Amino acid sequence: MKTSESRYHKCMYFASGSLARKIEKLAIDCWKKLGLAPSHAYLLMIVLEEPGMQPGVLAEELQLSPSTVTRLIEKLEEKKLVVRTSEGKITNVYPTPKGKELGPQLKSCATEFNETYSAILGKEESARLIQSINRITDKLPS
Amino acid sequence: MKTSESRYHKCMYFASGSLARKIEKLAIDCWKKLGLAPSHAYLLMIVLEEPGMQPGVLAEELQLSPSTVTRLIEKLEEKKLVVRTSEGKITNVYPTPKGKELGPQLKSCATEFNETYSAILGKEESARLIQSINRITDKLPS
DNA sequence: TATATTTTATTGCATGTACAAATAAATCGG
DNA sequence: CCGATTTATTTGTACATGCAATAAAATATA
Repeated sequence: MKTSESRYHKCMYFASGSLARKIEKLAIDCWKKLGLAPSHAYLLMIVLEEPGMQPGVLAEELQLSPSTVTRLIEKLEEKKLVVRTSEGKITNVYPTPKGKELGPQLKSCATEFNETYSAILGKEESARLIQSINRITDKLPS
Repeated sequence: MKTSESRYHKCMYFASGSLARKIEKLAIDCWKKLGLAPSHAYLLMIVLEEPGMQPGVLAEELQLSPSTVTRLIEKLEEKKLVVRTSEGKITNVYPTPKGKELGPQLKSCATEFNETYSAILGKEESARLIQSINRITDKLPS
């Protein structure tokens, strides 16, 4: 059923939820070959770009709660892709050599993902929608 | 951090995910007073409008997987808001009297929710965004 | 009619996410 | 310098969701 045929097609709850679920599925497919969920992959990419970033900053970047980020880091630590070091109350997250090796493949998955939805939706139209969504999201309370 | 400042502000994965999470939070607040999660509330509203609707159809309307709908129905059954009857392979979901009583309050929560985000985002702008999102969502594979 | 296929729904399992509470460290006010 | 507050992170718990497998009924096909 198309969302325009659903009885709640005018509701933001359904619109945002079903878009997010479909996009999540596309993303999962793209990163499956690396055995990573999209959120894990993006976290790792950020840590590769800025080694030592703190969980709280990662939470802001990823727009997830700090507790969720802790859980993501735990998973990546189990896979030996990142390590945490603590000094005082500050924690720093660093990529391991194994994590660093994944860098190029992560980037290529990200590119593949962007191209996948751009191909389906049109490059301009998806860029426009992303902008609109972000503008709206920024207005909503955190 | 605004999503426009995040390093993945141009990525559909982050855009759709963070919008959906924020909207979900708004919705949760609106339905909390009834002790229902938004998805449960919407399912119940549909069943009130069309008593006897089958889980599969509900899944299409809600744009959720059939298994998720089964779980939602189970929860609503525990709360004595709906009942299931089975004939053959077909299951029908009906509201209980207690479920029917909730009707008006459900509608008012839904109205409150729509007005909440409309007030923040602007009536026209949110309507436009919902339309854009739905158009895009319909293009994506199910 | 008997068997194969399709349809409908459910169940087992895994995962991602968040809230609230707990912990631990840093900072501030007196 | 000490107690109170704030900050950074983690933990316990709960929940929504989906996939893959299963079950059971209906339908098609030979």
